[in-house]
Amino acid sequence: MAQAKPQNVKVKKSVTLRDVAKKADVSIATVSHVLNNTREVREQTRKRVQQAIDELSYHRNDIARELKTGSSGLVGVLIVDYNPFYTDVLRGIEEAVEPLGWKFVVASTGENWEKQKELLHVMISRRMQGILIAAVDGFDSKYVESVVPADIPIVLFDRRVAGSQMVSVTSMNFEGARQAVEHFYQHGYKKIGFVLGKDLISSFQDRKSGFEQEIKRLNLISRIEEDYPSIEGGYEAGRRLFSKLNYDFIPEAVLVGNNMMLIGFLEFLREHQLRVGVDVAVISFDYQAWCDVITPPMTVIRQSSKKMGVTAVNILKQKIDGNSPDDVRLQVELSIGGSCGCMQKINRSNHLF
Amino acid sequence: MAQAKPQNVKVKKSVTLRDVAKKADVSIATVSHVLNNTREVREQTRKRVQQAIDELSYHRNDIARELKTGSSGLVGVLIVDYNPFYTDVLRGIEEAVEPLGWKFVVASTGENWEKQKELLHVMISRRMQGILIAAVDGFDSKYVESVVPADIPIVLFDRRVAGSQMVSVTSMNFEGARQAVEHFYQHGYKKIGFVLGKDLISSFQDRKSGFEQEIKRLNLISRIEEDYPSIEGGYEAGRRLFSKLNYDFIPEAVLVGNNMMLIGFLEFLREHQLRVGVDVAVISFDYQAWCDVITPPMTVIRQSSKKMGVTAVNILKQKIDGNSPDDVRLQVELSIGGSCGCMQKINRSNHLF
DNA sequence: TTGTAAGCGTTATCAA
DNA sequence: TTGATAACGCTTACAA
Repeated sequence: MAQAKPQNVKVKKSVTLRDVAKKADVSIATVSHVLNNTREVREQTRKRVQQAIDELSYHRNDIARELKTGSSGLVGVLIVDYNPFYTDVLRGIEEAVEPLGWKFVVASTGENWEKQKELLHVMISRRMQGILIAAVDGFDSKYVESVVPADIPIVLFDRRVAGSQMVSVTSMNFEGARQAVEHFYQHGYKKIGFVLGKDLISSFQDRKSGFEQEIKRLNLISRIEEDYPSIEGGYEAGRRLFSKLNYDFIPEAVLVGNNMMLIGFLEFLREHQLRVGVDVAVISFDYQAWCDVITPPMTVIRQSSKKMGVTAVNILKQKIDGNSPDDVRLQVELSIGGSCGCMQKINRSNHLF
Repeated sequence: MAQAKPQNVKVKKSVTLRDVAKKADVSIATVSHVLNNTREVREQTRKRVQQAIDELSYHRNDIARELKTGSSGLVGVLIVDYNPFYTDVLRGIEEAVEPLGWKFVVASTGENWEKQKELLHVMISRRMQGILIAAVDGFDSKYVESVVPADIPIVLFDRRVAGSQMVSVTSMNFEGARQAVEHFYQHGYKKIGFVLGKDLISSFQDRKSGFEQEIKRLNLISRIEEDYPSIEGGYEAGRRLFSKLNYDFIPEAVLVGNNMMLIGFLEFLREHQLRVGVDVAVISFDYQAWCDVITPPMTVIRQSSKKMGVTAVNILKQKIDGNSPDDVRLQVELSIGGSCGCMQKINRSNHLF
């Protein structure tokens, strides 16, 4: 009895080297060499091959190629989420990767070590040239080091991992927080609040240390409220900071731990009719373009986010070239707007919105 | 004469199935089956294999696997840049892809067809399950259709391509612009400006048509200034719109074409002491969180950006399952703040910043 | 100047 | 319950 034809035949098998070779009446080796320009081919033959390629609209299967050659020309990037800070870093990576002739792909992990592990495996098993990682809370460097093959270099960015040998590029977070407190002090504020992200990652920890140390040095009064590093978290931490239960402590100035929390915190202030730069001085980590168009403009601790991306790629390049680059700490800049209490007069006359 | 050992021996060859098989004293087939749970294996054997895997810290080479199986479980996404709108879409994609057990990777092309072509090839040659594309200005659908294998479905998002058969998910841009003009009209404004991106992409074109049609219907006076869809472009277009040379036309209300241009445009207004919602009514495309914390809050035409991502994935899924899904046009919402001139009183009393 | 053939590390089809 | 072995589509010695 004749068997029925299977229904799900793959109609269009993809065109391979062999198809091209047959059509051009040459060997697959020749086609490969034409494709890669990797040995002399008679002009006439080359033309025939090229024509066959065009006619069949052949495209090399890079998976096969990579399996053979072992490298992909692709850099993998793991970010925590698509917030504006990381997207700035990505722009830097893009810029740096281009002249090297590489490409890169991105995946986001959330603040979730399990997911970061999974995506790390995606990157490893796709044999990336290298992997750039913003390490999440819970990052297990021992595990990573044991799992990643020696020929796939890893570079951490934005967040160091304590006790690991992995090279990293981060911002001078400690110094940034310190400067902010010092600036508040110069304005004469004595009671300083800090709206901080609760994750156990180096950037927040460093900011916390810098804050605490400077508070102590200048003999100020402070209060830190930690919450999720999100809009909601910023709102909540603000609420707790200004809670009526804190009779003894209503902050005159507040430092905010990142850009997302800032939005939530500003929302809180607006709802409670607290005027930025007048009733409460505010400085926040992370510059974004919109910080300039609000009134008063935000005073922010600005990271070199794009440069962070560029640097991460450079470090990666060095590792690939067999060097052992050192950790990099990028400068931060206290960029003065009006939200910290500076330029009150200018703000008043400039009060357009 | 003995030859010198080559200097660049690859010290650490990666661990393969074969290594594991040897160590566990089984065949590679068995190891493969243990890994993939694809046939019964005696408990004892399974344990031995698992142990070998752990001891060697073996990780499957997915490149080889894909070469064999032909599919990758990866979705490729091509965005134009990492602006907040696309990152919202990405969050939607992430959400939708997760329950399907897929992963996705992103690359950004700029408004640059050549680069988009290159990255499209990266995606094709890595044999993605499917590819989601925000088509750039210059997108050649004929070319794409000829180049992409039949078994890799493509879904366009954010931007349709005229005259192509490719399925797309976009926002009701026409309707959004129309509503904005109508809203201005209800406020009594007669002279309406439009700060628009100059790229030839469907979203801008649709917004332009919607704007023009409603202007005509309501018999209003208008002026469109096109520029790069960036902060600088927004600033420049604003400058031209309010140029002293336009004696006959100084806009009472301005529609802004996207979020980036909005920032530039707001910068322009501030510099020239034009008060938003008082001297000039403003409505902008694209909601971002910061739009709520400025004064007055922005009135925006809000796209369902996250839903766009979810929908794109759903469409992709349908195509993979062999269906022929239709184009989707997502609802937009005119989200009222104070910048359009609404709630003047509330703004005044609420004038915290 | 071109062709042959051996892998790369998997999966899958047989056979044992 | 397990093992041999042939692909997958490419690159690259080595041969011709």
